[in-house]
Amino acid sequence: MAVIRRLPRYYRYLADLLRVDIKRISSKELSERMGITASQIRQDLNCFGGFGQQGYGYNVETLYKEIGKILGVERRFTTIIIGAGNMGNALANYENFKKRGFDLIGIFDISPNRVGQYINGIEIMHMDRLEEFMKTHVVDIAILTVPSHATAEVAEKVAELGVKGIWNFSPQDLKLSHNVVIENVHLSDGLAVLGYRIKEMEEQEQKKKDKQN
Amino acid sequence: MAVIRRLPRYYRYLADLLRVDIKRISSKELSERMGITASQIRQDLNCFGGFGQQGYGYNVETLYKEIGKILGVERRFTTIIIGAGNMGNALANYENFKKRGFDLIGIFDISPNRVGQYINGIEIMHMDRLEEFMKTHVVDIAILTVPSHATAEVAEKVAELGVKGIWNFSPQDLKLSHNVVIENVHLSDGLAVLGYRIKEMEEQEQKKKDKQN
DNA sequence: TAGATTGTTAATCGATTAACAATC
DNA sequence: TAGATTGTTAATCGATTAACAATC
Repeated sequence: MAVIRRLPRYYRYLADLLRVDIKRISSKELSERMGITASQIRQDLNCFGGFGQQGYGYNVETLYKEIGKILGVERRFTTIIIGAGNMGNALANYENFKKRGFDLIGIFDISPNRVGQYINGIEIMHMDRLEEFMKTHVVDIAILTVPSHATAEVAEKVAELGVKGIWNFSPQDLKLSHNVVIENVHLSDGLAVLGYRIKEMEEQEQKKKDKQN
Repeated sequence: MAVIRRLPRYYRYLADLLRVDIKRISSKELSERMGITASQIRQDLNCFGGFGQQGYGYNVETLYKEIGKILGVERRFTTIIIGAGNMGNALANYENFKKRGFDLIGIFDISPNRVGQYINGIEIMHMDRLEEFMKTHVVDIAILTVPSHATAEVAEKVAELGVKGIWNFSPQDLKLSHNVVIENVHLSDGLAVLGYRIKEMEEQEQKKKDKQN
């Protein structure tokens, strides 16, 4: 799983290399660009098969395609967004998702102000219509951008209606009995860690200064 | 660092306990709620000091406050958002940040359509004014929600102007020579992993079915 | 053939879990 | 005092790094 979570990063770096027309790359050079060891790169890539060639390195295009295959980039996933607030809006407008195989097919909310409006060409529907919608469409992924107090209930509902994965943006952790894959985002956790690390850096700099005096 | 990244999660769970008026908790009970081992909880908490009491467990309020102290919740950080697109907008409107000690004091963009508008009571300024602004205000954290091609340049600039931390939402990894703490978010990496895990789950279910026939 | 670089095994490191004495 | 539960040490597990033979 540690390896899996690194794959999108490899994929990004390889895309960059393709863009500047670099045809081949050794684990050593890639390691310098990415700031990890060459050993780890070879180890990681070998989990999925021998994509390289001794004495040559890796063909960038081949490797890019192979990692894409592993990540399932060729496969398309249908998604719906539940919660058309600011975050839901931002995600609905994120063009990159479509490029990466994620098709937004529905947006839901409960606020009368929002229902009926369009985001990126998709009508915001009332939550009342969720069940009907999910029974007439295959929905792979539900993106939850609802207030935390509503998260558990909504998650339970989409799980029952057969969603395969949930991308959860509320600070509330999700636990479901159903057979559903969950990725929690927890943005504010990341911000908290950033704050901690700044505090730590400041303290170390203070110590340095104290030493000098 | 593995421990640090778990602290915000502990903090959230303790806040939940406080909310339902639970006064004390044992590592065992917390472990069941959080889905990690009691051993890990005791180990984690002991990195920062003996907050518990043998035979009793942990006092929820004390522990909550202690973890808050470690994370620097009492400290306030000033932040600016650069890039007032959909994501910048969503973050600017996220009330939780303020509660957690992060004060948004400026928003910047280059689009004439956006400059001059207000988000959450804060005027969007043109990037031209960034330098002047940062010389007259202490800015702890820059939140970057600019298009990826602009990220490196903007990051370099705020680093030079003395920012202490960068919260980067562009898919582009940031590398800086300056003494700046960086947290990359890479939302689409998370989505890619979600896709992978769904694919994997489907394959396993398929195998199960094949076995049955 | 010689040089380069992989694939892969073995060694190291760090993080998690288990166990239990200390003590409230 | 007896029971509960921590703090902490030791054991285990997994992930990262080093090393090198295989081979392009």
